[in-house]
Amino acid sequence: MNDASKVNPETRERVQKAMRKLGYQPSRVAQRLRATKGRSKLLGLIIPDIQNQFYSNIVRGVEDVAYGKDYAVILCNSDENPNKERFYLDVLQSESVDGVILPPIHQYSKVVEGLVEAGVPIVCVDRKLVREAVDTVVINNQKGGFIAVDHLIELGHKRIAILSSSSQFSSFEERQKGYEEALKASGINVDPDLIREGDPRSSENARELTKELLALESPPTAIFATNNLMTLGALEAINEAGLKIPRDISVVGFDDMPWAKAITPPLTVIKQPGYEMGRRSAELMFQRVADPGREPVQITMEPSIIVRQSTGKVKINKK
Amino acid sequence: MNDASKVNPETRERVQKAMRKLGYQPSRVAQRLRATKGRSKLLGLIIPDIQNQFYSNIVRGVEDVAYGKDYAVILCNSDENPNKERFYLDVLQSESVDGVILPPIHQYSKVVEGLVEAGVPIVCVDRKLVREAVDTVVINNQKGGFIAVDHLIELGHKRIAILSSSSQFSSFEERQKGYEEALKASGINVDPDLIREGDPRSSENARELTKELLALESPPTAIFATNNLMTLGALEAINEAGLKIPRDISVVGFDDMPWAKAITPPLTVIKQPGYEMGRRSAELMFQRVADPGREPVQITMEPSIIVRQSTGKVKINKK
DNA sequence: ACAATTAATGAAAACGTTTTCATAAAGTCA
DNA sequence: TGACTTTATGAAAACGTTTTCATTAATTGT
Repeated sequence: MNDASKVNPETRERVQKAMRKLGYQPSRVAQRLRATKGRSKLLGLIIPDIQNQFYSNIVRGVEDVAYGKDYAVILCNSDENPNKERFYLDVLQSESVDGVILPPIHQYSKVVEGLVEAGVPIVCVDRKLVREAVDTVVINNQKGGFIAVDHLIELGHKRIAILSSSSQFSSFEERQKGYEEALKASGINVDPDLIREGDPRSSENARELTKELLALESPPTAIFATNNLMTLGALEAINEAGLKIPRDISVVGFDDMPWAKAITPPLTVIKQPGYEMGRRSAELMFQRVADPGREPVQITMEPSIIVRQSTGKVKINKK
Repeated sequence: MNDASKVNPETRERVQKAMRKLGYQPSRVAQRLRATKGRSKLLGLIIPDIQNQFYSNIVRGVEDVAYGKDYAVILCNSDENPNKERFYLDVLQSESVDGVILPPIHQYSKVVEGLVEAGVPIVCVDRKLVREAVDTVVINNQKGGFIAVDHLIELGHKRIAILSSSSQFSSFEERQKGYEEALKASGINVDPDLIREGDPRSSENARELTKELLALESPPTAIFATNNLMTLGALEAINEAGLKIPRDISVVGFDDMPWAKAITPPLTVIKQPGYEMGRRSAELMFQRVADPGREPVQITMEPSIIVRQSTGKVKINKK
């Protein structure tokens, strides 16, 4: 049934026939129980929240590669909650998955580090683990932040705000670093008043932060939102304030969501290849399963800017 | 370890201690292999595409309920492809999941019907199965279509177009039925020219259909898009045509996506409770697993209209 | 105090595979 | 032909649990 090479062709045919006749389907559970490590046909995938489209892109990428290899995927939502992360890691181990793909909640995660050291195949996607060498797929977040802000600077903006994350996720930290780098490179002071850190999981928080920004004595002429939900919150607040984009304020979003080009005005964004990141993660995972000894690699993908119509030259009287 | 009731308390304590000491974690695989039906701690979930936010809402609802019961979820994307659907159903059976939740691709699906009859716990969500009595969670799609169109009629619109699905998914058929019902109830002729059926999986197709609509000799004054992706396509086409919403044309979308209230103008939509549908589906599933004999039920949830600013009174000179 | 019931315990079977091992059959070589 | 290798085959062990069964210990009733 399994190793076709070392068996008599006619015997094989006889077996195949019997299988069809009986409608026999091997139990993947029993196979997994008996199988040696690396043949469980099951992958674990832990993400913060499937309702965040960025992560559903990653999930789809993983799933498509898994499908091609006859693997199934167990999906887990961590809600950025380390306890849930740990719980699911336990469950997945208990399920004997061949490996786990996840954006680790913390850059220094004892739990995840422990698994890596224990030889459990782990692939980090979207976020890095600092202390442990592990297969990783990320984008160049700092560059993403840089090109977003640089684009605004070229349009003449000087008061550029950023909506970033209050939690220490590597991706947001780096995007913010890129923001500061771009400002400094153009000799613009980094004004702490324009740096707002909030919860990247909901647009609601970003909406409030944007309101605060707009209420400043000297409000920003442009806003850089560092993920899709924060972008939504910013847009909402700007709408409510009755401001027109890009006439009154420019906006750069992070991640090119399906709605970005459909809205008025179409949104300028930093594009990150979520689906492709998922695919690459899964591919790294299968490579590791096939060869547990190989050196961990880090794949860094390049973000790019898509200039649409939400960014315009800064108003002259504002200078 | 398992049945705490019938064991000597101090023996139990002794066992617990040993478990902690050894860091023992039971293998869910072995448990599943041995367990009787209904205790596998694993659920299957097949959806057309996780990148469609409506489905990620459902997934999240399912996952949250499953998490509460210590269940894990295997996620599968069918791409509306019956072969993939069948493939995954086989895989899930082979994985001994306790049951499968899915929107069946076809209303008459031999495969799914077969499983229902074979006693495999199945819950249909979003779409129905016609020939077989099975636990189902849907919304009142016809009513959804009706209130969308009725709202437009009340604003004076007479030429109302609909973007619907060319494939026979029960949900789209019913929404379209609601559209026609509303028109007829107000004595408005159903103009076949205003009914455009396309692929609900991508916005691209809807964009083209909308372009066609706008190019009509007597173009519609309002468009009802029957799912979130088609809404996006419609918005895009309207943008490209340089038309202003709601001044030149009104739009009602289906499903209240996170971006709906952030865009300009905020979008009037028919809201469907995707997350809640997922939750209810999972609850039905657990009920069925606990009591395989109980009569199948159908839960019909109510859609509602959220009137924002993408719908306005029809232009006077247009009358 | 003895039989009868109940509770606790430990061993063995079962779940459905893959892997290993032993044996039998067939083929090769001097 | 006899010894040796290769190929085929069937039986048994193993994976890690839960369930069943038999045995022993403790409790109850007369």
